[in-house]
Amino acid sequence: MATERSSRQIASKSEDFDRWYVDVVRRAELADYTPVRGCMVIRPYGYALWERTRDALDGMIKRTGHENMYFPLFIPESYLAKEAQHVEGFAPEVAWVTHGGDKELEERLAIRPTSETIICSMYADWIHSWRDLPVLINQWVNVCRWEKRTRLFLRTTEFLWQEGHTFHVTDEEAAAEVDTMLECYRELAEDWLAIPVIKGRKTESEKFAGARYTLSIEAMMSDGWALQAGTSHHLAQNFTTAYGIRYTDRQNQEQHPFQTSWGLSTRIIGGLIMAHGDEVGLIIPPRVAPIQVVVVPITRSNDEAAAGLVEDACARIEREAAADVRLRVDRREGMRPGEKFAHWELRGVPLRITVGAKDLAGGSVTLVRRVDGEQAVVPVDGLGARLPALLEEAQSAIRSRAQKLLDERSVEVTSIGELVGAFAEQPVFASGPFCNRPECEVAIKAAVHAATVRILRADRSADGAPCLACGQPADDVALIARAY
RNA sequence: CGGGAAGUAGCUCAGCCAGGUUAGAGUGCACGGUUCGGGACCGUGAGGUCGGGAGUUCGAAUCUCCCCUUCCCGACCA
Repeated sequence: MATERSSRQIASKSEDFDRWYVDVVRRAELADYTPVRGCMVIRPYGYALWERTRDALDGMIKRTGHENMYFPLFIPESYLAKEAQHVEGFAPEVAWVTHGGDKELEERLAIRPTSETIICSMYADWIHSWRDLPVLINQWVNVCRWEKRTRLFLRTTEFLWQEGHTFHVTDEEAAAEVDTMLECYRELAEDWLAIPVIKGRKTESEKFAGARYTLSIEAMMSDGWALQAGTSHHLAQNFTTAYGIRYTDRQNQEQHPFQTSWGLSTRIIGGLIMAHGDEVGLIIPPRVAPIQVVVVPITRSNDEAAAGLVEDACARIEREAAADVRLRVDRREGMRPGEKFAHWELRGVPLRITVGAKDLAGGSVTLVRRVDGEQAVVPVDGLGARLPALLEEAQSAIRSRAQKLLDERSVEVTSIGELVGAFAEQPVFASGPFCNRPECEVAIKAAVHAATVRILRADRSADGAPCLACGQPADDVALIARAY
């Protein structure tokens, strides 16, 4: 953890959300810019946050039967090109290596934008029998996409993610896998990051290049915009056919396996910041917080006896804190308490314990919760043991607050007119019957500036109600929002 | 990738239009002191290839051109 004092100012969240976001990322020392366009350094505090998130998801990936492995960064151009829709979709944003040292390569190498192509190429040699299936693998890697417009964490040229890749005997088993992993993403977002999400299916125009369909989770940021926070794709046999993955089934018939892929990236850290942060800075849910509890001693240099008591109390809290609580005593000298409070508030530490002579006289310390500023004077006795429960309460409070925002800014619409009205004052999540035809998707986008059909909600059905755009009977309920 | 804005100390900026000694402020940083329950104060000090390159000029932070990076608005974002 850096000891550098934070500068006072971050932009006002209510007045300039975009600038607030960048300020928080940089002042809280999560990440910073580099000399290369769109590439960022993830600093120790930001990386610790990512590690917590990654470890939680990695646990789910393994729990659901997957193994981690590693494929190379470079993909030969000819490998990338075999699945037509896929290469067409990704070509504009692929970075190429053309030279090795000063020698021009005979075939240029793509820096992976995603790894379906190289994985399929390799597994074509490894899958021969129905006994070889299913294949359930994952990798935690960096990928590169040459985006036109970048933004710290949300859309960077290089980013970190996990990409899962599976091969199955049956279409249904692959479909179940797609659902299973989307559910892991929901669990990560809601139970760990305290971000409520809506599950659904991407429209044809938005799905992964080469997929039969794409499922995603959509989260609401605190400005009302949507963030796609994780995607799970059913690839059917599109890639396995193109890449010649064949196996012999129980009836001695040659078959192509059914395939899925699914990914979640460092983008989710941007989502965490924008979902929970406030005017003062970050608010990090305890389960993923690098530091869950900060203890700030308040001492007077001219009163050694009092300082001794304060230090004793701090040491006791540190010692008695449950083993799995990530606690730090901020013993930095020469900093006034207010400065330390601001430092840790900016960094979103969920709980602060203020230890001062005044409270200690009564055997107490002051406990402050970051999410809502709720304060309590509590006994030092037994405090260490209570921390896990207090942290769980803080986790719930953050989740409830985010859920409340989502509820308040979600609206039902039945027509284009209502849709336009719903967006008139502020960005919202609008839901309405949708026939899922491209013309209607275009009409919706045209009606509300910058809003798009994000997903067809998995939790709702239109049951034949008239499409909000064309009036034809619709099966799906679309979620319409502005998106990052 | 198109339109616009910006880049000067760690950070936020002034200086540029009307080119001219050792380039400034606030804040942050280091040290000393007074302080210490919400970003306190006093003193001393360190810190800058003025984003990079080329050009014009006796002389460029300042004028011209090219490039890089960031921000905003679009297009794009499978």
